[in-house]
Amino acid sequence: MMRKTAPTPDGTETPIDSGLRDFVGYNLRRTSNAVMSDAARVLEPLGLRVTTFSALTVICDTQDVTQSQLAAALNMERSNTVLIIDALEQAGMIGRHRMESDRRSFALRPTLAGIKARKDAVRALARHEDRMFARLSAEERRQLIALLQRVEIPD
Amino acid sequence: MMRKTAPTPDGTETPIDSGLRDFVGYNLRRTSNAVMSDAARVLEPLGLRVTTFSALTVICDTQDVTQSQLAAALNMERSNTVLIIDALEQAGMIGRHRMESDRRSFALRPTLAGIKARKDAVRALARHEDRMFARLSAEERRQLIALLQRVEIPD
DNA sequence: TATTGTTATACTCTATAACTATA
DNA sequence: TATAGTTATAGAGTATAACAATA
Repeated sequence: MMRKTAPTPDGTETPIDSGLRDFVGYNLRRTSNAVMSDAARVLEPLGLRVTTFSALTVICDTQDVTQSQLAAALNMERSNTVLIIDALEQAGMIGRHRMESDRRSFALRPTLAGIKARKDAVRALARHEDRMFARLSAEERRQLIALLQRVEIPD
Repeated sequence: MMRKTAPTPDGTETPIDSGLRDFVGYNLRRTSNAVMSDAARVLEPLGLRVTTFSALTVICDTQDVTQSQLAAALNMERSNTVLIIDALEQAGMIGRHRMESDRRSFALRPTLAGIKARKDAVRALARHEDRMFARLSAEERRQLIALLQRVEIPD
């Protein structure tokens, strides 16, 4: 027996987590976890995780981006980009290239394999999102994105 | 210099993560991470984390809920509830009580301290959400919750 | 002095497999 | 056999502090 609802005085059933359902954050976390775990499953056969896919996308779209810029764009610590970049480099998807102008920085550039992996991943994720958000219309998905983007994200 | 936009041929600036912005999942994760990290900060002085707060809430609202029921309701593995329940018990917020009807299960019950901690946490989180979602109207917050709840969550 | 990339480390969340005691 | 709780463990994400090379 796996009770997910609890009886109430008037006989209706209330979800067992009703005390949490009114928090935006609870719904956000619950949905995000489910979507991320499915995304990870879909990316795995392509040799990517959610974090490496995000980094690869930025590297493909931004000529010679540096690790610090990447960290800032993806809202992560610089130190945590290192292993992600390592993984992409070891998978042969990107290369680190010392910048002449500032020899502290690496210019990150995708390889042909990286560009192809990115394209495949985008296709796989499009199908994944069509599945996960099947109950939302295209307009509702745009609306959801717009609402999410209006939430304050501190530096 | 922390470039977050890249120049385009027509001179406008594009966000460096524009290749990701159209994925619902990317926005979901980004926003969820920001909100969760602020929630954790707010709960910390109360001796709670996001996971222990969620569990405490369910335990306060559902008489004699068991750990398996809790796991099912919160979409987590049974094994991962153990440390969460341990933390709440060691903080004196809940108690484990052997059920007479089925001596394999524990009935989880809040203590007075637990009920108070829950109340304090709800107040702190309400302020936290007012801050995080300040740019959304009450109607928009409800809309966001409704959209999130319509996303498929597999078992 | 400040910044870029790096290493080391630690904490949290999540997932799996195997065990125990009860049913 | 099956279920409830537990233990051990591992992977992933995230955060902080300190360091070398370069500016």
